[in-house]
Amino acid sequence: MKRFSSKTITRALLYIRILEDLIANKQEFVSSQLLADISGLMDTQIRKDISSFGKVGRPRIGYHTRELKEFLEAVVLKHTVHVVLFGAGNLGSAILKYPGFQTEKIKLVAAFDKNPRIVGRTVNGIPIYSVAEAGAVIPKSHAEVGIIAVPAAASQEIADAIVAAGLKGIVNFAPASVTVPKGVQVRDIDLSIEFLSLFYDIAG
Amino acid sequence: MKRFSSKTITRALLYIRILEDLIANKQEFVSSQLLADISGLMDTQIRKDISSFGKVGRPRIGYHTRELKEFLEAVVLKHTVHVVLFGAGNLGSAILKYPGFQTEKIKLVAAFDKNPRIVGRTVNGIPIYSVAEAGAVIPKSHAEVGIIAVPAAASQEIADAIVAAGLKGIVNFAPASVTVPKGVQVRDIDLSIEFLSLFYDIAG
DNA sequence: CTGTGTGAAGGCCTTCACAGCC
DNA sequence: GGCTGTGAAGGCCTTCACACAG
Repeated sequence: MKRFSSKTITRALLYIRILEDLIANKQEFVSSQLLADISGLMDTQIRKDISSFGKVGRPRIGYHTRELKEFLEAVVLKHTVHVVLFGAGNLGSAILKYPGFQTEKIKLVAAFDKNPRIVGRTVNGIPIYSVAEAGAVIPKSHAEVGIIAVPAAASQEIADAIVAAGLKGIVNFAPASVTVPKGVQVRDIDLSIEFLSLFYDIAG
Repeated sequence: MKRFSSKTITRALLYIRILEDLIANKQEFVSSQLLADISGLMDTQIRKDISSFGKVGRPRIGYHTRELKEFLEAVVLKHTVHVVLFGAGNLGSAILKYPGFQTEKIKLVAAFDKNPRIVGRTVNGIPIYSVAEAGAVIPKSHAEVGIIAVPAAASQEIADAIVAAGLKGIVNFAPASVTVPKGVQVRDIDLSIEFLSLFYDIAG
């Protein structure tokens, strides 16, 4: 199975979202030009992306919205990604309630926190366990990726727990690097840096 | 004044954060090689970035941590970016409490929400006003950028309020595009897409 | 010998130009 | 004509190779 660059995948996901809107508005066909107008990308870029997955468009007509959406989804998401969250504080709560984490593509299946006041509750249908239960809960959950959304001071400890539970992927929001054994992939997201570079672009 | 690519700036911000750690650990000098090990980038990349700003390193010794940090900050941040937030719900609360929004570089100066139960309160020292007050508060705040962190249904209305208040930059977290007049820059952040592409890389 | 600064090379990704098809 | 699909060109960014400095 061919693999595509992260940039291409990100755009494909954007196309899917736009197609969902179009389908909701009963649009049956769409041209690369219209997708370009909506997304702000170039029409050639869009055609190139889509045709790199395989051809589904029809000259003179364009792309069938529903067909294209399903086609893109099939390419991008061979199976649902199951995710668990560590830390149900401010950032964690935002993640728990974010609708994008309960789709066919992503399922946030469990959260873990140390605060006994929230352990045992469910938020948005997602149970919050104590961190100590992670080792028992995660193997049953089919999770593949863990999100770290705890304070920096606790991040390494949580990373260790994630590794111990057998997960091979970590998305780390704590503003501190964590060290993990080989074979475990970490993606650090420093929101400060993400936002600063955003503001640099916009406020210049 | 020369302008640098967004990628370069993002890396510069990362260097600054690493340098802060090094300075806190009483490291006086650092080599591009060490920065490379910490950041996961290539040493040549780092030297190229730094020298593109102007040279400050010393052969055989490396870079003086404090000097380099101040140098990079001077390049990247000529003035503090003042930001206002619309929506103090889950995502908004996370933003309000995120320490990265109260630095010398970014100041989150005010928040706006419609919920009368939280209007009038302060979170993390930041006052929450009613959305109706935006037009009066923003001009006094020296804000340059507005963040939209409200539900999709309300996003356009808020975008209009931001534009009416005279801001020229918007960072939009709502999962819906907003339309604005020419001259106003919008950066859409669809967390679903950001996360999905993240998970694609990691769990792929 | 160690480490910076930089022109040149290489690679990836976007854009262009146009062939093919309805 | 209208729109997709794609080889070729172009541009940007990263990596290499090496000159230079202490």
